[in-house]
Amino acid sequence: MGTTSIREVAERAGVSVGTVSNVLNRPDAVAPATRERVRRAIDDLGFVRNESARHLRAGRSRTLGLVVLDVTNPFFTDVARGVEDAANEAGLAVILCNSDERRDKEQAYLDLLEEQRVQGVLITPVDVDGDRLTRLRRRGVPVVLLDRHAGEGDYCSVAVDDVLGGELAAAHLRDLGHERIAYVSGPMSLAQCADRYRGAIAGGELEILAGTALNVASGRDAGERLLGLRNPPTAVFCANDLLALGVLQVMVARGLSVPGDISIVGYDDIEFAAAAAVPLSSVRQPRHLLGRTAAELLVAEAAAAEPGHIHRQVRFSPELVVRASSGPPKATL
Amino acid sequence: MGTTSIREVAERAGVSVGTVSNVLNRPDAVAPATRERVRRAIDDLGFVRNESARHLRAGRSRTLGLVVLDVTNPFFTDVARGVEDAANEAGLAVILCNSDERRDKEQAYLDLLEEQRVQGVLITPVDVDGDRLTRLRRRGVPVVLLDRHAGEGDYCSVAVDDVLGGELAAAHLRDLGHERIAYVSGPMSLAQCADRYRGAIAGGELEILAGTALNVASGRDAGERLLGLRNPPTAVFCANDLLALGVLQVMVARGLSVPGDISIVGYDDIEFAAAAAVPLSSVRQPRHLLGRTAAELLVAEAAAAEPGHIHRQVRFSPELVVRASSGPPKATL
DNA sequence: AGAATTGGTTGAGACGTTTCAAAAACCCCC
DNA sequence: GGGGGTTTTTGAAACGTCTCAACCAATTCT
Repeated sequence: MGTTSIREVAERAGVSVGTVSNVLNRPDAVAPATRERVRRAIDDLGFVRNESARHLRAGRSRTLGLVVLDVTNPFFTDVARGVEDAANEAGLAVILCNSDERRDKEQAYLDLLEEQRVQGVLITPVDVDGDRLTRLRRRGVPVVLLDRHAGEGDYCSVAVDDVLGGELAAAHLRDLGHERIAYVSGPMSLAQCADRYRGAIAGGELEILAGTALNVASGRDAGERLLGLRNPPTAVFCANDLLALGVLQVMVARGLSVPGDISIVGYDDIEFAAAAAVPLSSVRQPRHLLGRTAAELLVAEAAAAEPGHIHRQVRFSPELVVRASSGPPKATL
Repeated sequence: MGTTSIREVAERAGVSVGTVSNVLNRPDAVAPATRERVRRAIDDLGFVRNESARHLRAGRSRTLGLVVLDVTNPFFTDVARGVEDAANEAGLAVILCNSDERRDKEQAYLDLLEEQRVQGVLITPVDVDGDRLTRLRRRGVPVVLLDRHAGEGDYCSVAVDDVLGGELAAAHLRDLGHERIAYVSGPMSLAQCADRYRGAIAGGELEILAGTALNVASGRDAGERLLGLRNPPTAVFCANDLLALGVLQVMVARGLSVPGDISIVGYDDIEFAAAAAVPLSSVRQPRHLLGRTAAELLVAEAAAAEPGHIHRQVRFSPELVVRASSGPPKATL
């Protein structure tokens, strides 16, 4: 049923398959009359090209893979939109995959993408160990790191300076007079978490509360743990806004004042940060641009002549956005 | 480079291509020794199956399409996760597409999916006119409506009772004593918006403020317009939480009290609703389940023998969640 | 009028996999 | 050492598309 092939079209139009293919791919190489006849046959039969066959013949697909830590995180959906925009402009479709911060899922999706012979992969890797990626690349699949800096220049990458971001956040809190500051983190194996920490600790001490994931639930959990401390900090810097929102929820639920009792600074400046119970101070990243740039780099790398492609590392700067959730500590007793 | 084929594996292992294929697909039909030899060759060469070729041969792909209005909306990402879970269990990959509430983008993605010969399409359609979908289905592509009820029984569908949801929300506000209630909507061409309105107006009058899209910006816009009214309502029911958050932002920015000056009820109960400046009353939908069920239906339909598949319409019930954003109106003067 | 040019059209591979009937290799037993 | 049976392996065909050299028919040139 569903499958009408180019041959049936050719038969009906009374031409050869080559001609039908020409109508499809270089219409003006074929005489107007024939062209019309073929077009009509296509419509009548409801013919739709088989992309797999095209791909098989052409040797390259019109697809690109995007692997993120969690689509449920607004940061990544904004990034994904950027990727989508750039990919569409290049005539590519995007396969969006969720690693869920898990190595095995990441690997499974990479395998899948490779079987699909995607033109390349955009990925926010789960961990620093790039073994999986190296292998992929050795087999000729272009890989661009997303939201992660490629140190040794052997990948293209688009990132935001997370160390600087951490610095900005911590400096802001210290400037306000905070001395006991906690860092609420996701898994430290994530480069983002580690880098933001490195930046934050540069200016002074910092207590770490590492969670299991970069989401709201994990933030709530951290919030509870904060309250359990004998001598809780007067401010927390969270590795992303979801964690911050979780912490905030707990504080509000317990009747604590933010920033009166405790200041909170998030990271990413997702749209919901500004609309939170207490509008969240946060470190803003150019999310859409991040995705768009990464996709553009990938397209360029995929198009490049095999030899001598020079990997580019793009690094954007984050920006501190101060809102209501951060303020001076209560007068110290 | 990248492309090692089954034939090179065969050569290296000193067997025929048929045998390699057997090792891949029914390992125990091949003698242990040979199997090992082939496996080694595969590893040595870094061979990866070409999914397009498999698909071409098999006639059916291992992929399913999901078309949503906006990935940036947390409602849809949660739904998408449900779809992903179910699809993975069935060994299928998901291609996620954004129609952006635009007919042309929707059509473009449907074309793309059809060229990819996806096993089927899950879609929240942009408008009621099902012409695009009918055509798709006539060509043998299973289509399941998502978050949208298929009235005439000619599609499978998984939806939540939006009329009931609208009723719940409006009844709640009326019970609180509100008499002037506004409905902040997205485009009325979206069935969701229209149905929720129908439900809400069932119990009494309602003023409509239709916006251009179901997002926060559109909500802010509606908020501004609300404030411009000569005789503003004492409560608003929003077609989704993003709109509600937008309205809320404007109210808070203008120093109005919620629910004191104006009550707000949203729809979807996304995770951020509870964390909003004023925790949002909302109508909850089983998002994850919605996605999962839809994918399961699609898989079933795709597997079904061509003839006599009976389309199922699943309808879940929404649930009102009352939080702080809705309360009695100020004492009427 | 014949040669050369141009504009259209054709048909035979080839892409990488799977399938399946047929061939080959092996084993056991008389 | 030859038959019967089983287990392995083989090789060719097919999936739908695109490419490219070859071909055909008009036209234009000499």
